[in-house]
Amino acid sequence: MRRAVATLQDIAREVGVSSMAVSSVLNGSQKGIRVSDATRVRILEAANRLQYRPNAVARGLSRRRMNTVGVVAEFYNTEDIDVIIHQLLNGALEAAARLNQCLIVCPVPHPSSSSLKVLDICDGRLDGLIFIGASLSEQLSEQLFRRLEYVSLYSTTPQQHGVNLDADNEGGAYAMVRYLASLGHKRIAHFAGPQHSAGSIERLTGYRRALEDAGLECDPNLVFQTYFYIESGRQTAKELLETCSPAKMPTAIFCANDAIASGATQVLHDRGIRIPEQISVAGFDDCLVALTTVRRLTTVRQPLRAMGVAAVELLLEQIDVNEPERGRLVLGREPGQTAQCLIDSGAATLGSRDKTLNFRTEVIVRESTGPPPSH
Amino acid sequence: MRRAVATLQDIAREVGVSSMAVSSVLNGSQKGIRVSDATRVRILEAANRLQYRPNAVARGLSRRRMNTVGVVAEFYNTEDIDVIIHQLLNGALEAAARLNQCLIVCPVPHPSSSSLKVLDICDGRLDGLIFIGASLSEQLSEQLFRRLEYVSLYSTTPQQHGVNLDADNEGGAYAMVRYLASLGHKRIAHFAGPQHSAGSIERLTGYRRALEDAGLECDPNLVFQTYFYIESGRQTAKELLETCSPAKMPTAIFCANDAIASGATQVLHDRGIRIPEQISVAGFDDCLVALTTVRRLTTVRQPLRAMGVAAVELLLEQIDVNEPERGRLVLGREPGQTAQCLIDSGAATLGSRDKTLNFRTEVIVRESTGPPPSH
DNA sequence: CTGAAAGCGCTAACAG
DNA sequence: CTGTTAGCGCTTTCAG
Repeated sequence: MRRAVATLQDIAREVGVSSMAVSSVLNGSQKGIRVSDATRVRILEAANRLQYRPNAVARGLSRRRMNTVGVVAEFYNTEDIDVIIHQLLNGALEAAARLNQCLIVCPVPHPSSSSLKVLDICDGRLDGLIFIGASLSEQLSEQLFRRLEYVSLYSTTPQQHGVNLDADNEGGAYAMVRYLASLGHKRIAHFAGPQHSAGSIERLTGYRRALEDAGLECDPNLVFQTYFYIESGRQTAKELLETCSPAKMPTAIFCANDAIASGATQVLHDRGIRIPEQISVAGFDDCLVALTTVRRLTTVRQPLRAMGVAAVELLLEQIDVNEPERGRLVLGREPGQTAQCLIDSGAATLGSRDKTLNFRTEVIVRESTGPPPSH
Repeated sequence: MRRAVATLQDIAREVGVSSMAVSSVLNGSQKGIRVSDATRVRILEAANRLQYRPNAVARGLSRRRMNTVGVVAEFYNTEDIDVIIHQLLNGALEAAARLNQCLIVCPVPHPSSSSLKVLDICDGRLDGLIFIGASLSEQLSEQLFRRLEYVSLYSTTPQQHGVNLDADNEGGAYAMVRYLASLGHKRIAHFAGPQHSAGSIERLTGYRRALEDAGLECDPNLVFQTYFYIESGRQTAKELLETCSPAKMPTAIFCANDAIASGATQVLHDRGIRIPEQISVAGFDDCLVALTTVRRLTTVRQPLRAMGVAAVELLLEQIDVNEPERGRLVLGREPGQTAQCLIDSGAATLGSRDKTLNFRTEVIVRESTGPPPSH
C-alpha cells in the first residue's frame, strides 16, 4: 500500500470497463457475471502490466473476512517448547495453504501480557485464532469469544468455548513405562512436570497406571516434581543421586519431557554413570534435544504435524458453522465432522478433560534405554 | 468482527453525538477537536459498556497505515536456527511494543515458496517487513520495494533496497581463533559452513586471518566444508578422524555453528576422545544446543536481542522517512540516525558488504575448550 | 445479464 | 471550534 500501487479502478479506467468487471475477472467473486473473452484478456493484461495486487484490507472490510488465521504462542522460551511449536506450525501452514488461508503468528513475549496483546490482534484482521499453551482466564476467553472463533492446543485451563487439542499424555506415558517394564526394570523413577499443568498430571497418571498393570510397586520416593527445563532435570538428577541409597536406586528414569531428560543425562554422565548400561533414561516429546544428548533419547513422540493440521481445520469448521453470515464456506463440513473423522480414523480420542481431543502418541526407541544392569 | 461487535457509530447513536466526536475521544486522532468533559465521560462509559474495540481493518483502510510490521522467517528448520529466530523476535517484540506497533510473524514453510507467500502478505495489511535469512531474487526485492519498506537480517544475497543486519562474523571467528591460539593450540581445524552463505565465508576469512596473525600455518587439509546441521558435524568429524594421521590431528576444532559443533562433539565422545583434554571444540551462535553437548560449548555469541530491536527501529525509520504521505511519524528520527547511533555506540560497524550493519559479537568460554594435550 | 450505486467502519478534510 | 461530507479499495445489491 505505498508508492504507485495500482487499484482495481485504475485497471477499470485503463481498460474502459466497470470496476465490477475487473473485480470479477481478477478476484473471481460474483458467480453470475460474464465478461467477454476479449475484455477479460485486456483486463488481465492491464493487471499484469500495472502489477496489480488486491488490497486485502479493503477486501476484508467489504467481505468481513480476511481469510487469515492467527496462531498465538509465547515466544519467550528458549527451551524445547519452541521446536514443538515449529512442528505444529508446519502442519498448520500446510493446512492453511491448502485451504487458501493466510496463517500468521502473533508472538506474545510474556504470559502476563497475553491478555492485552491478544485482544489487540482481535480487531478484524483475523478470522480465528489458535492458542498454543495458553492459560486463558474465564474473562479473557469470554471477550475473545465475542470477537472470533478460536481453538487451543495444550491449554492449561478448562475450555470455555471451542475445542482443545493435546497429545494423549496418559497413553504415551503408559506405553513408555510398560516398555521400560518389559525390558526388565523394576524400579522406575518419574521426573514429573509441574503439577499445575494438566499434561504433567496425565503423564504421572499414565506412569502410575503402567506400574500397577506391570505389577510393580509405585514408590513415592521415586516420583520427583520438576519443571520443563534442562536445568531442572539437572538438579533433580543430583537430588536423586544424593537422597537415594544405592540399594534403592532406580534402574530407569522416565522424564516428563526431553529437556528434563537431557539435564538428567548430563549429570549422570558427568558422575560416570553409563547410559543405558547402568541406568535407562526416557523422555517425552521427541524434540531436538532428544538428538543431542550423550545417548540419543528414547522418547514419546507426539504427532505434531497432524495436530497442527487439525487445529486449522477445526478452527475453520467452527467459523463455517458459527458464522454463516460471513458466507464462503472454506471446508464445507457438517458441525463436528472434522473431530469425528479424527476419532474414527484412530488419530485421536475424546479425552477425559471436556472438549479435549487427545492425539495418539508413539514410543521412539533410541540409545538411552536398555535392560537393567542385573540382567 | 463477529456476532454483535459494537462500532463507533453504535456508540455515537447511543450517546447522541457524531461519530467524529467518538472517534476523537476513543482513538485520539484529529488534534483540534474538543469534546465537553460530560460527553467524553458518556462516550467512554458507552464504549466500555458495549465493549467497543476499534476495527483495525477499517482504520487501516482509512489511515493507510496498519501500525503493523511483519517478520518473514522460514519455519521448516528444526535445528538451532529456530532458537536464533526466537531471540531476535524477543528483541523485535520489545521494540515494536515500545513504539506501539503490532508485530506478526509470517512463517514460510519452504524456501522455494517464499516468493509467492511473501507477496501474498504485502497486500496492505503490513506497513513493513523484516526478512530473516532470506535470499531475495532481484525481481522479488523490486516487487517488494514497490509495495512496502523492508529490512533484512542475515540476507544471503546483496541488498537492493534497505539495510541488512548481520553479526560481525569475521570478527567473531577471528576472536575465537585467537582465543584458541592463546591457549597454545597450533593445529586448529575449521568446520566451515556452506560456501553460498556470506556469513560462512566471513567466518572462514576471520579464521584465516587469525591464524596468520597468530603466526600459525593455515593447513588447507584442516578446513572442511559442512552444512549447518548436527548430522553434518557428525559426518565431518568422522571424516576428520579417518583422513587425518595421528601426527597431523588438530588439537582444536572451530565449528561454523553450534549444531556442527554438537554433532562433532558426539562423534568424538563416542570414539572415546575426551573434550577438552584431548581436543577442544568451539562453536558459533550460542544457541540452545551449546548447552546440551557433553561439555557445554565455548562459542561466539551474537547480540540477537539488540539486533531484533535494531531491525524494527531501522524499518520504522525507513517508513517514516520514505513514506511521509502516511504521516504519523513513529520514531521521529532523521534519515540514517538509527544506524548512526548504533555505529557511534560501538554496537555495530558498517560492513564490507554494502549496506550491511555488522553487530559486535562476544566469545563465551565454557567447558569444551582448554589447552592442547601436550601442554 | 450487465452496470451503476451503496456501504463495510473509520478518519481527514472540509464547510457551518 | 463543531458537525457534516466524502472517501480509503473492494464487493454486494439492486435497478436497467
